[in-house]
Amino acid sequence: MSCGGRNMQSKITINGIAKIAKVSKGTVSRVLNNERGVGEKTRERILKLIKDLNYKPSAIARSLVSLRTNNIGIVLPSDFGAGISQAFWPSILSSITRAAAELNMCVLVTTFNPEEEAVEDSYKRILAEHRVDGLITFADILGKRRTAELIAGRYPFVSIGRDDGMRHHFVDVENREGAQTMTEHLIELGRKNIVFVCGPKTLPSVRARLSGFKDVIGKYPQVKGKVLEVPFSSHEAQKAIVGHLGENRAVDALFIGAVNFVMDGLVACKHLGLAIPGDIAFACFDELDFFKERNLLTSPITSIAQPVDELGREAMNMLHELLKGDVKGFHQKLLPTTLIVRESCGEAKAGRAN
Amino acid sequence: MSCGGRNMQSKITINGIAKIAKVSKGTVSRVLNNERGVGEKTRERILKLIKDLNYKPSAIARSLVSLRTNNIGIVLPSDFGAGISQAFWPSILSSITRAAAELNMCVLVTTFNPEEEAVEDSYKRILAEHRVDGLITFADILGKRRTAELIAGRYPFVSIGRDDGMRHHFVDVENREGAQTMTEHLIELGRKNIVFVCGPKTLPSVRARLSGFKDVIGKYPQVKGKVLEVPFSSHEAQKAIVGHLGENRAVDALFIGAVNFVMDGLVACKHLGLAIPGDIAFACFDELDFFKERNLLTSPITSIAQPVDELGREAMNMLHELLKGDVKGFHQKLLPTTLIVRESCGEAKAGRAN
DNA sequence: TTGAAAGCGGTACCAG
DNA sequence: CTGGTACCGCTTTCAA
Repeated sequence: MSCGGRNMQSKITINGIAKIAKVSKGTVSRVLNNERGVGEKTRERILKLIKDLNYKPSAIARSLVSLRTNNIGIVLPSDFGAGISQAFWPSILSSITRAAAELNMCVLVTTFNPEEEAVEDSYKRILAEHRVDGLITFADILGKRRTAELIAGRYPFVSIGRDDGMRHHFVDVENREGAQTMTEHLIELGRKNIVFVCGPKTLPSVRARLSGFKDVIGKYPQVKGKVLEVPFSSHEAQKAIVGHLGENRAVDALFIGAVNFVMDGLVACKHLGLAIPGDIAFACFDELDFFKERNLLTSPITSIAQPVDELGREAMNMLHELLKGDVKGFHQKLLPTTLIVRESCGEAKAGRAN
Repeated sequence: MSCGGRNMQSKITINGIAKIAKVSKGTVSRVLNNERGVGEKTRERILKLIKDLNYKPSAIARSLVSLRTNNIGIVLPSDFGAGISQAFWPSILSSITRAAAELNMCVLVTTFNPEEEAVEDSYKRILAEHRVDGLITFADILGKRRTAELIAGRYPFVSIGRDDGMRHHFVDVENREGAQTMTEHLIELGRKNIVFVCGPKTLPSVRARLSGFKDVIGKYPQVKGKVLEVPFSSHEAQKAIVGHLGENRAVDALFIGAVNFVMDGLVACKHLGLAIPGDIAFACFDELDFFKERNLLTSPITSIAQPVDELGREAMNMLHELLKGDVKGFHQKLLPTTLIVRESCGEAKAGRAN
């Protein structure tokens, strides 16, 4: 038995329908697109035929004439399937996909490796080949140069996160404000010696959060703030934290600047025998599922939550607006973060903790 | 300044090239597709033009004539961005995307909610509209009825995981053998009272693993095996485990049948004050990043690892074969699992632990 | 080796 | 209200 060969998906086309209905394909097209100017009986006859034969117009053919595919591309880092930050990618992809579906659009996944200079990144290819109408990118991943290329090429895209000084459409979270909020929170709780762990300052989001931290520290002379800038790669953070905390027993708060470092932070504390929140307050920018539960790790962890779902939805909707073409200037949207107070910073105050 | 409007991606087409090169578009088409029968000089002239103008043929137009899009769809559960099993989805998606890229294909993400009966699932739509040439699905998610529909419609698809008794192309892991291996392992280590925690038997993978467990238990009269079948939803597993282990202090091994339950298992043990592996051996079907490290959770966890990368790659390649059309009968591929011995089952024996 | 023309499955416009 | 036709960008004969 042969099962291969031609793909059997409805070979029937608009011509087929037209022929059977004994009308021109123009008429069929009209009922397909719900246009007026078709006799009631004809319309119904055609509609029935369409339903009976389970006919669906070819998106390809439609695209050819409309010059729009109704597909958008999302540009992910090639290693999005690994590591703890992986929690972010499926979430954002999921929200984008959902938003896209509501707009009758489809999402095409592209990956690229920020580390290496490819001959041609695949996201450029799908753009050039007209496989997609536009792109959703990530400022932290894409980098300034590539973003500039997209701008120069006048490709429609919206970035999640932003590169300062670049003019493009974006939706971003209030990283700076979020970091400020958390720092203030720690200080209000009486912490006086805070360590902030963050990734490389090359990333826009890192810079924003870092500056938020520094802003607040600068306002309180009696509070000491220390920044630990470490690469995202394997456990540098852990070593750095153990190193610093080991030598500075006065540190009473650890502010993890990105979810990537939570485990390192937690392990470091355990390593040093530091009780949370007894000996040290533990806070994290970004929210993770297990933060909320009293599990075997620690007490529930206080965090700054990003509105990931909204981020994806807004990006998708913004891109859709762009594509419709009636956009003047730049769309830039900032989404607020939420401080979720739990137990890891001590003295559980009132606050939304779920 | 208006930035909206027409998408500027190279408006230049094959006609433009032809015109400038003063040849017919047929000729341009020939050089594009690397066909013979074009004068050396003409070819080079055209090639240069293509490069200079950075021309890329429209995938849309090509698809229209070839009736192939070179896109494939992947059908994910709508909540793939949540929960701990989320670790699986980005990994598999990533590997599929990489494999697709090598074949010059693109991946279109579709989601659907197994719980609810949609008017029309979007994966059917993209198929009907010819947005994709074929699908990669997941047996555990799609379910028998929907799989049957795809078969009946003669749509090209390969399933990851399989429904017993259904004839279709698939690639699967040796769930049964994996569960057997782990169970044997526990018994060899001297464990005599093993609890197996698994999800609903409606899922093919659950059935396979369960039968593997039972097979082995059946072979050893002196070993007691107990199955705890629980829903994947929130912490039913935890309650069930605490309940059972609380009443049966003789249990000396916990075999978690799917990664979804690890946390529940771990928390349950902690709750009961059971030391791992002192009081109880802890094993898990599926591998998670943090299993390998001695972290704050437990000792490194012994597991059965699925070859996720291979799974995705094989599925993609198999689908590609199908699409080429030269496939007879059914392609079905089984991938072996790997027992990774670590410390959570006691008596660290020799074995690959990394 | 090359050009001309038909056609893939639709949309859009014009005449009737 | 409806049919006819040109055309979207490319591939594929068929002649020349």
